[in-house]
Amino acid sequence: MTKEKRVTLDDVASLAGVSAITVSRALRQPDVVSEKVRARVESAVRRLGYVPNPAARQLASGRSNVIGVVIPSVTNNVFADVLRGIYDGVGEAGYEIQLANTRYAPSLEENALRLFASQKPAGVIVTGFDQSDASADLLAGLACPVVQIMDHGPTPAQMSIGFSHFDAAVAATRHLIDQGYTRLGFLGARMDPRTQKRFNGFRQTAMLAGVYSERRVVTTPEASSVTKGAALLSDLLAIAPEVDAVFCNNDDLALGAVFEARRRRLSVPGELGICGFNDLEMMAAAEPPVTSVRTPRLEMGRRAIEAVLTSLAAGTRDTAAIDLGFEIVARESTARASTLLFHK
Amino acid sequence: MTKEKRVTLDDVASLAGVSAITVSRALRQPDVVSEKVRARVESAVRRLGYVPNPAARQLASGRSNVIGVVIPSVTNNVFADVLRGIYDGVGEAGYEIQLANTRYAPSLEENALRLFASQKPAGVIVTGFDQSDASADLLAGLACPVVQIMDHGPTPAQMSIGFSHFDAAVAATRHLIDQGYTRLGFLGARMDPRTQKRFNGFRQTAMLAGVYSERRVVTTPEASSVTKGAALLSDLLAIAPEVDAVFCNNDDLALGAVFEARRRRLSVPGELGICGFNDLEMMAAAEPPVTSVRTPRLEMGRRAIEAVLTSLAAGTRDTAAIDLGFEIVARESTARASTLLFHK
DNA sequence: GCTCGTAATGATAGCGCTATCATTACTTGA
DNA sequence: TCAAGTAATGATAGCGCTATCATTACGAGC
Repeated sequence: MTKEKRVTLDDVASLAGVSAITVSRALRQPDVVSEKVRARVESAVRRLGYVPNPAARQLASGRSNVIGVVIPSVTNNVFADVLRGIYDGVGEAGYEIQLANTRYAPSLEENALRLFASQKPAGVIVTGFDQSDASADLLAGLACPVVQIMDHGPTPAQMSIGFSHFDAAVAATRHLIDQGYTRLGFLGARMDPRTQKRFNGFRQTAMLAGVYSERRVVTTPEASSVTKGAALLSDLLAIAPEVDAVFCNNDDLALGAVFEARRRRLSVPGELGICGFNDLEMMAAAEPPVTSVRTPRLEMGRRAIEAVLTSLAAGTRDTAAIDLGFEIVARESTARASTLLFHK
Repeated sequence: MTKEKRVTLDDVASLAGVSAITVSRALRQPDVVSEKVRARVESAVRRLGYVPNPAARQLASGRSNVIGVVIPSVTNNVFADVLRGIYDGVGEAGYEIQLANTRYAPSLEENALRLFASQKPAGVIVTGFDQSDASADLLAGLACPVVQIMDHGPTPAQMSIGFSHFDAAVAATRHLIDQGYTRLGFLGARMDPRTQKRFNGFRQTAMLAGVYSERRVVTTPEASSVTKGAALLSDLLAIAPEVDAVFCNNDDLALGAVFEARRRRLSVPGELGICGFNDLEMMAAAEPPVTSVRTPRLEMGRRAIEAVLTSLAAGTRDTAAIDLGFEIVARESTARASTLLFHK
């Protein structure tokens, strides 16, 4: 239980034979102090094991080293990957990630943004484009870099890094149609804004191809899960037994559908095609392997934090909407067409 | 873009007609100021929309409102549930959760604890008992409440909330033996300290029952995944085709094993029993439903943060090791005995 | 009546940094 | 030769709170 006094800037300063403010500068803006002084300061810092006090720094400068991250869920694999990208990307840059969990509730999102705003954060990363008016105002009022992730659109608050959920659903639906499925169904859970966009892409594409029926759309406002996927497929089959393929909101549901089909001895892809969304690791390993839409989750996280750090280093506030795209990963679960794909 | 000055304690004080320090007290220790003053202060706070500045508070008091949470992975479902418990439990208590991701590396754990220590955290929650000497010293030197989670043992640094991985593995192995399996195998990934304890429980129990063979233990230092579960089962079957049941390190591996068995037309539970660990949501929904060991993940998170908050409120530092136990959830994947269990 | 204890409030002095404005030592051009 | 610029460093004054030590008012006890 070391009871020594905390090492402060002054301690470093007197050891290095300079003033405290010079040490401060040597640490924060190394190019404005002379080579010689910088070396002396650095050696003194090492000798004493000096660690800056973030509270004092924040109080004096009016800025904090906190990068706020607003996500709707911490238990969702999708956000877990994004988070990993963020933590990987921030590395030892001296910033702290502060997580706020909105549980898909706009009011909690507002609370979180208000809290962040009061802390004068170094940066903010927020999920999606569909903020409430109050949240949008809070975002617009932030003086720091702001990155919206997980979605793509024409009017980001500052920067956005994501992909088009609508386009991804269109591509997935086309894939099902190309495989010869003609009575498409949709399984959806939660139905948050991005899920809704996927549904819209599905509906438009299926309608244009004449393979859409509203009877074959089964959704629930509850959270997504594998169990829910099985239940939704059961519901769908009860209502519309003619369905020959389902586009699932996400991979959890798709996996549940695969299990339910197996229980009912429905052959996949022969009698029922199943397509998921996100391409979680397990989809390739499933039996049969499940077609999904690969989304750049890790990269969104990494690029988002990079964008914040770059903007912070440059002192500029860019406006840019970056589309990282997606990829249809066709696997056996939808391989009805002659071009049957085999995956180990 | 409101450019108003930040509302400070002094603003509140002059509106309430008291001194700043009294406002500070009214906010932090309401019972030492008079009823009348407290009411005036509270109304002034509301009128002005005052939000305390955490940096100033921390600098002046030498304490922060940060509760540090050290976990080995953010992409693991197991920790996602624990995190959710923590975030749920901390609620609006005015503390901030700071996450540190060690990626199972002791050196990163030390770094994280050192960083936390320098911030004089309000509390620390750390995963497991198996810290390096340096990390253990850092933990011992902390003046704040410390909770170790995810494991159970006789000598917590302060408090611990978890369960015995050894005992859980013993129970799971007994279950397999009770079902009549006689050539048990083990699939393991990562092999971190808690995984190792599970293996030890498995080995001891299987040895005592005479159903153990080292040939039937297949592990990898790499991270766990469904794909890896399928690969490990393939390896095991190549080396020891006589295996009739596998105890898997965790549910990802178990699910991969189920898929691989299906690919090989091996009947589960008839030809191969499969038991997972953690009882993730998907295990019950799988086909066949998979036996697993239910672990109190959400509750560990919730109880850990509760313990920190309680200790903080009481100003005491208890020592206690709380065992939340576990539960064997027997499902079809190991139902070889006559008492076949059906689960919807 | 006077000391003493107790409850409520206030004055003062930092916490450890950084923003801002000097100051110093040199260089440079007319 | 000297005003004027430039680069490097320093002195000072807070940032917004809280710890600590007064101070005040008032009733209890001898």
